[in-house]
Amino acid sequence: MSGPTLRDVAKRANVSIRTVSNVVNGYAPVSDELRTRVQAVLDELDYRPNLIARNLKQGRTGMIALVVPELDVPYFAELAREVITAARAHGYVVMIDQTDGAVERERALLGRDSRAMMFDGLLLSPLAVSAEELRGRGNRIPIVLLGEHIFNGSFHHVAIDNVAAARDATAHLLGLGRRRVAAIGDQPYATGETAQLRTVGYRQAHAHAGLTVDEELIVATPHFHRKLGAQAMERLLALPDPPDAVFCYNDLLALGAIRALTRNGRRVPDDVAVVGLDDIEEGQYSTPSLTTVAPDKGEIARTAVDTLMESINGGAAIPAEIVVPHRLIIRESTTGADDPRG
Amino acid sequence: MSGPTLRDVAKRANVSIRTVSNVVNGYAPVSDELRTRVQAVLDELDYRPNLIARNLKQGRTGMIALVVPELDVPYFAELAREVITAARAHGYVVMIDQTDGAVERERALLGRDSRAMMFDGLLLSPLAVSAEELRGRGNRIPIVLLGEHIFNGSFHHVAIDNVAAARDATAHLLGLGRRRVAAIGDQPYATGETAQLRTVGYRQAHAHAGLTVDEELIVATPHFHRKLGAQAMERLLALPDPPDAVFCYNDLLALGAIRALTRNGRRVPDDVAVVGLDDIEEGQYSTPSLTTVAPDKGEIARTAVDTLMESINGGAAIPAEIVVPHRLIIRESTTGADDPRG
DNA sequence: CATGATGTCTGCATCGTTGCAGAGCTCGCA
DNA sequence: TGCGAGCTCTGCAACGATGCAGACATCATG
Repeated sequence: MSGPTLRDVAKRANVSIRTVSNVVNGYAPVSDELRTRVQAVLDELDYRPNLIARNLKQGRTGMIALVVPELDVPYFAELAREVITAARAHGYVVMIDQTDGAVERERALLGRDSRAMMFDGLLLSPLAVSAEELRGRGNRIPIVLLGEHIFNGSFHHVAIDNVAAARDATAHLLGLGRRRVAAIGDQPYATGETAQLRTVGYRQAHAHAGLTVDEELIVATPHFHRKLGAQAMERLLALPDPPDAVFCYNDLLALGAIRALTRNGRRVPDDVAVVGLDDIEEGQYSTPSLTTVAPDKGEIARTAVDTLMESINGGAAIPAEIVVPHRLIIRESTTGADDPRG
Repeated sequence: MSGPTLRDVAKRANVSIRTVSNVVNGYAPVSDELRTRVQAVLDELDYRPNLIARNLKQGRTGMIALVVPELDVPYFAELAREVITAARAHGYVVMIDQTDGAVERERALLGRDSRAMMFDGLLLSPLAVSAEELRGRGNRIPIVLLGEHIFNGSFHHVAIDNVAAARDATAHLLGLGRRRVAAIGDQPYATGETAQLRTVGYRQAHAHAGLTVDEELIVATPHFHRKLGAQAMERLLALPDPPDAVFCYNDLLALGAIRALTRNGRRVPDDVAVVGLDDIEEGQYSTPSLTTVAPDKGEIARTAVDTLMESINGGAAIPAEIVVPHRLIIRESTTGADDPRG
């Protein structure tokens, strides 16, 4: 079943196991003559080191785990891509699991008989699991959190400034002269911290502009998928005084909203301007292309992986709240098709 | 650094290591009294089994690797999601790596000092690596290939019937009365096997309808991204006699093509009808929504994982070519917005 | 020639777990 | 009372690799 071991090679080459190991790793000096002989046997038997055994001895696996709510949500797919690339630069590979937002799945990687042991570190994009749980579970491997900051001060954490991001998006719409700017994606309950921050930014932008928020224009959605964006938009269109712009808390909601607008014969941006958040690739190619707030995903991934590596290597003891830059990318869904390149 | 081991627990509870192990695993009978006592110490020390050691002993890791070209390509993200879910049903987790179509990355998982040892099996969606290489590398872990069949007979392989899929798509367009149906995505070179099969299907549909193919209407693209779909469409529109329909070899190409059409003032489907392939979620929400050929991704993932598990467990010795069903999903991009639900 | 430095190579212990064989002990039954 | 069966529990070896200390040979040097 399993391939040849150091012992097999050693026996065949009439040398000690240790010497074969030395040849394989180049650790200790081995005479050219012997090296050649051993190497020949290694090649002959097609020896490959058993990484599990090596890991056991060295206490490391060279793997980190990335846990996201849903891998087929473009934002997370794009983020996962960047994480895999960033990890590779450290010689690491990435195990990916998805929680579907289910607490028990998030817990699974932290729990007693978990596989957490198999990984040197964990990148977690939490939806449901609480801070106390994370702390209480006595995890032994370093953790870096992505995109939430509800665990303030207890864990390393990498995210954009959500308040500022939402403020920028809303201000852009107000700056275009829109006066009834709706918000889609609020989550006014315990685990909706990120959404709530965005609502804060939405309100701040109104305050800055000396405008009051029509509470009717804030629509909550339990999650951030296209369908809910479309539904929320339908509801807004049914209002006696519908909005002339909408800030969606992510791009999928925005694309769903645009779809609903189109279906109802409204023109984007002429009748209703739309801004999203995430800058998923899809938004560049949608019709109209999507104005959005772009978090620097590469930077998020690199920073998170670098921080995790530091933790793994014993450094970075003090949990750090790391803020990654974002920027507003203006496309057709707010300013129309002036730019022929789209 | 590392947590308590069986030995630590054993010492503290004044029992043998083996007994602690028995309590942890419930393997052998242990008296209630002792079990309680040991369990108390386990809890006290917050013992977690070291899975690496367990794996070394058992020769399994409970992990499989999934290697795809690009994780942020929606099709692969959706497939990865299904694979993770399917693997979970077998108690397995999934390491994901991306190759970016680079041969050396594909090789990396097969090569001498690879991490392949860390996994019980490998799901590979190959772009560049050749059959001989796969065979020659003497991989010790079972492999199941996804979406290609160039390794005919040598490996387990799961895919849709690409010829039939392309034929169905093209026939749909011809059935709508379109007479200049273009094809975007041919890859007339060594590693473009899948694309070539789709071209075969495209030609078959024409033959069935008693039509000849205008070779000018077949546009090759080195890969399957939105941008290339748009570029190819621009080129087709520049023809003296442009197409009135186009079959794109995947949905991203199709979405890019639609984008190009819209930008050039053509109406979809009135002026040009568009069909894609993959049925990514985005196509349901695009404007217009995208007619496409839908492979059963859940079935692909389940079949592939099940087959891999059989191989891992010693069964399924004969490499099997497994064909997974597909179906045509008709949406606005070919028949217009009759359906108000989109 | 003795000494120590250097260069090669080896064996033992170890990582933390589980498989296996067997040691005690208790108990029932003849 | 004696004996085997059954129940608990234990120690040893092993998975396949690496860390460490040291053995041995060679060589230069005083």
